[in-house]
Amino acid sequence: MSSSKLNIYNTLTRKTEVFEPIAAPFVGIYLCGPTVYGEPHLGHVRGPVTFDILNRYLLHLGYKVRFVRNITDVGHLTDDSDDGDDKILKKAILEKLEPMEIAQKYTYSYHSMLNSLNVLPAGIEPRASGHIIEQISMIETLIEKGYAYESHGSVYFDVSAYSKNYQYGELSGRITEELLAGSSRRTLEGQEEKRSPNDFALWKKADKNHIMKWPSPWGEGFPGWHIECSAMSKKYLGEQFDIHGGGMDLLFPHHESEIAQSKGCTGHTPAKYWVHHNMITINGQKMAKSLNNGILVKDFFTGNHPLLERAYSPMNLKFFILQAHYRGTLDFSNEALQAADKGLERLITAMNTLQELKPSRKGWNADLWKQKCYDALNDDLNTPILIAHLFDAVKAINSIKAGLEIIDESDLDSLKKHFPLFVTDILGLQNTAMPSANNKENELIELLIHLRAKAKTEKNYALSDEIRNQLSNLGIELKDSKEGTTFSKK
RNA sequence: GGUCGGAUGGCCGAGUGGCUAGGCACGGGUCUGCAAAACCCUUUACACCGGUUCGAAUCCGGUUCCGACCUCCA
Repeated sequence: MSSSKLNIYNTLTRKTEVFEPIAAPFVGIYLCGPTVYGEPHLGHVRGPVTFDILNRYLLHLGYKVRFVRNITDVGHLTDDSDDGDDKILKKAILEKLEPMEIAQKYTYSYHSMLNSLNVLPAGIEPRASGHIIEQISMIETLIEKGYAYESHGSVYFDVSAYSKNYQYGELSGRITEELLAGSSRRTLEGQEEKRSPNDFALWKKADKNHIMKWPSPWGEGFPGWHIECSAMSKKYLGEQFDIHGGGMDLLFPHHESEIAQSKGCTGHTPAKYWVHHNMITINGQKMAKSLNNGILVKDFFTGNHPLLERAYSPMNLKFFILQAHYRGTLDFSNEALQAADKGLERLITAMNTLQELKPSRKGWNADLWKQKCYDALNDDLNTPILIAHLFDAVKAINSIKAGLEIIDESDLDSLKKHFPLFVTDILGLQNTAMPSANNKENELIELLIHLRAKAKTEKNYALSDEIRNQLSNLGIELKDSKEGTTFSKK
């Protein structure tokens, strides 16, 4: 129960394990980042937010974290027909831009999104296009070791050769025979180049129309989808590092193939812990372009989308995500988002109220509460449980303020220290409601509050209500209490 | 067809054998000039069918439904 160590679910072992870094206090994390060919959508939010909590918590625990999140700017093939287009190239033709312009444009969009969500920047953010040499070098090693072969200017990973020494499918639980059986259901072009349908491309020959291509020992071409992550994680985190993260949709074939490439190349599994977050659904349905329910992240902030009843702030969206455990699917709906918004406001208001609290006698136990919060985090980053405990503290804070609960000085000090720690430092929620100090606007509001109080004592309720309503129209809400009137800005 | 993950009260979501989270919404109350905020009370759920057990949302077997992935698709 009160396990003092972080436990994390490892997809590789299918068990929750105690997190033990390979070389403490250093921790290496590699997170699969986006392919930058479009505006970030709702599905892009969960990964960065989830792993930001992990990053922040490990930093809080005192680890020296190297956080690597790649940007994929080498397009991958658009569809099975393999007509030579790739995602970035295709988008480039549509927008009449250079492929690199597309990648740059949407990298900015991605960063802007992360910034608004208060996600800590990655320590290293390598681009696939900047690591062609490393990828080629890794492919050469794989060929030397007999785990890859060239065919018509392309290079493929030889799954059956690999399977003689290792187990392809250890991560996703698939076995090669079943993969073969499944593949017979589909007919793909370009398969004749491969020795087996299970084999996947490490390097793909580019035809003459292909813009994004690089010279290689096998001619002009571009790297396969999986090799970039193997090459870049190895370069920046070493042959073995602590945590490799990504969405569950990447489990197969991407991460499976990454393991195979790295193992074939270096002889060992690249990451000790494989951590996967689950997907987001919209009104119970998956997000897909064909269903026309892919909401862009910027649409949430403007409310400009048919599925959105109103705008939702970045912190609203983030809090909504954190109220679910990262390994479960999360269903989006307007109702759920609005519920999260109300809850978040209560949480932030209580955090501000906390600063005004005065101690009295021994009462509410802050240390017991604090331990429960840590236990929740240690239990596979159980943010919904942590948030439930935070609301217990909210209740305590409000009760203390109302004189219905008491707290002594040391418990109050602990609460004042740890409540903001969990809310802002670890969950990374920003205190947007906190009125900034030394601000003329705040002084003016205080002046109006004073005038309203005067009107109230004179029983001039028409005037006092007008002040309240006019301020409300400006997005400033007044809250009366026995101690006086406070305000919050929307 | 295969692999993996789900099905919890009006909504969202925790919870792996008894103590039956949390948020939001609803209803009642306290406070208030009124309202808001705050506080108190309230609403007892676990897809279905069997089984194990003194006792199951939680374990076992079966069924139904849903989602992701199944080779260049992030």
